Amino acid sequence: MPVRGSTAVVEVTETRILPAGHNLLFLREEELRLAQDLLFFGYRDFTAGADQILAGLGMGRAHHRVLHFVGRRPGITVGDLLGILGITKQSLGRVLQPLMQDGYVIQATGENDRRQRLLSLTDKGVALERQLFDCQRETVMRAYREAGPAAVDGFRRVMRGLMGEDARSHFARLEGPEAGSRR
Amino acid sequence: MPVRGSTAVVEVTETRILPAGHNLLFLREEELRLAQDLLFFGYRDFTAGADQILAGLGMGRAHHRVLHFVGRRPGITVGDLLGILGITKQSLGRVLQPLMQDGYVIQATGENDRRQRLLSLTDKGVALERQLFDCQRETVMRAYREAGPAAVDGFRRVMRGLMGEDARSHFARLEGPEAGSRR
DNA sequence: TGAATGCGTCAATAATACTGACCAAACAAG
DNA sequence: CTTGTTTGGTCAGTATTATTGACGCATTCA
Repeated sequence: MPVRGSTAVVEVTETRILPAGHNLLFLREEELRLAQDLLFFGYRDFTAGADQILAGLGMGRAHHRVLHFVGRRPGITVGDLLGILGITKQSLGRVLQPLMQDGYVIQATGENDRRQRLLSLTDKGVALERQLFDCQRETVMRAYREAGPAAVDGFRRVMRGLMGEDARSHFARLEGPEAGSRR
Repeated sequence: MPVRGSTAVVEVTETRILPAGHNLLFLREEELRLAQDLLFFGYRDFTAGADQILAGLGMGRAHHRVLHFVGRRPGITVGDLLGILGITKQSLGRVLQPLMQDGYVIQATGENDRRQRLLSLTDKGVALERQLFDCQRETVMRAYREAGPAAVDGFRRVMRGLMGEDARSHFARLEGPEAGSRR
């Protein structure tokens, strides 16, 4: 299975039966183990810097995620945020309430539907999110620079492919222009 | 603000001052936010399937990581495993001990240094690790297939670039041929 | 022999998540 | 207007993963 490297001996018959491009169906064991290692180490170090800053403020990764996604879609409803994060109302409450009490996030009653609570970052929240953002930018910037533009494109394709249906639709709404972030 | 696509007007001066390839130094904000989203959603869904199986066995992601890295380097010492996982002895003990009691992992006293405990998977451990492995293979296989071989290479480069020094050396030792994984 | 190393364990704590239940405000439809 | 649903908040209890600090034991090494 000629995916990489040189030792492409096994399962040649399978490769012949299937149309070109489907040889990746028989993803070799070592290649997946490589992917597992990459994702474990890479993700951990991607978040490491921000985690340290957060720890100093008595917060954790969950707080960062809220700051990130609220900053990404100002005026997002609590329900939409729950959908993106994929956690329960109670779990969100545990991080959202301190964030509001400490003045990082504010609520506004929805205009169309006054049941809704539209979440936004305060100036203080924007500042903290930016600090965390800058920290991660260093890491990602270095990786992008070392890997090159073509690799960046490939990285994006693969990461997107790892997502399930739900995540893809959330993702599309975040990246898409219709998101309402810039009206 | 030229974030993506065609309108690349701003910051041309910067790009000219620096050698080619360094324009990525000025990683635009939207590009990093995209990377943050990709890593969050992608990593979560990558682990989702295995997490479900583990939950049925009363285990968590930490148990999977032990099974993975012990399977990757049979005979690994407790200290080396701690270094790879980047956790404390106590945290490891909390997951390693159940894994041994339930017969997934066994210890052997080191031959050179009898203080060391060399960890290996039992047949039962190998079977469970494989089940989790197969589950993740589905996810990664699909992503690789959708993205194509070139993208896979780029993905690997970027993920490796996200790692810090420590992770890179652990990673190199895992992927390297000297690892002793096949003896 | 004494110091350092490798490993295990006790105790206390924190962060993130879960389930189940219940309540209030607001909307929507009869 | 009453009923039913949706949106959001909250209380109580629990589980997993992680932390720090301390102590003990066996082994190795100088």
